[in-house]
Amino acid sequence: MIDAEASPDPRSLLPLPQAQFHILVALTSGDRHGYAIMGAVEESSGGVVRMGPATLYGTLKKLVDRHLVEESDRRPSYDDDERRRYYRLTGLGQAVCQAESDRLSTLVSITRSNLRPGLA
Amino acid sequence: MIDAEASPDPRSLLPLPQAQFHILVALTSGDRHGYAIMGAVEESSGGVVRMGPATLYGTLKKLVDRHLVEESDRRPSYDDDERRRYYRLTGLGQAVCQAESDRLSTLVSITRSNLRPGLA
DNA sequence: TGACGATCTATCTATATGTGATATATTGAG
DNA sequence: CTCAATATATCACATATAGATAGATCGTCA
Repeated sequence: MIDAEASPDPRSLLPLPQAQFHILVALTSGDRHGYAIMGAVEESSGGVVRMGPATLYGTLKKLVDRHLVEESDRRPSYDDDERRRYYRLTGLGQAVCQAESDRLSTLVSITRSNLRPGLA
Repeated sequence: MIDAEASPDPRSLLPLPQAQFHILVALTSGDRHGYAIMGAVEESSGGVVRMGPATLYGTLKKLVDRHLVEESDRRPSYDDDERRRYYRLTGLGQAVCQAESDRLSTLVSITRSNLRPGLA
């Protein structure tokens, strides 16, 4: 145990606000900078979810405060842009994202079995 | 076309606030009264989501305003309680619940394939 | 009967979360 | 060099959620 502060149980941080979950999901595919997260969220939702800068940067700050995300010093060797700030999931962030995903999966299953009785 | 007011595209009502989605899901298994919805939400989440009366009745009112849920005049023939007010999903409510479920299902899939690379 | 906890609906106030508009600066394409 | 796109950031407002509380009815049990 090097870290004095123990990680809380991921499930105790649930349910996750929507914007927080969207950002975590966007970061599961690799480190991204803020502006890229906006695009990823919109794309992965087929345009249904459109996160503006206020939600993005405000929520990102909360995620960093809660140690679910941290700023990365690693930068791509090419195609870089000085202004960009990259973020990555922490271990806790991955665990929470997974836990929230499992929780939602249950709701999806309930809906499926109830609204589509034919397709168990 | 009996109804003068056309149903909006379900996807235009997305993303749904969490509390609204939870209530819709709880109603997919049949008509329920408010207090029963509270219990159903807590149970289906394994105790993770605990919806108090303020969120429940406030959100229920919004759902009725938005025609996703309507009050039901049907009452059980036995084991009834005068105080209870029963609610049911409208057609639109079912469609919206299904659409939100599909949307979340996409996020669950993305998380699964990124955080569990072995299990496609 | 009448006392009492559980059930049931409801709202007040406070906090948390989400969003459009705006600001400021840099980059890249033409 | 100009202008749209990129990129980060915050303000002010709107919406969503939550704890506390209230009041009424129900079931049970002494």
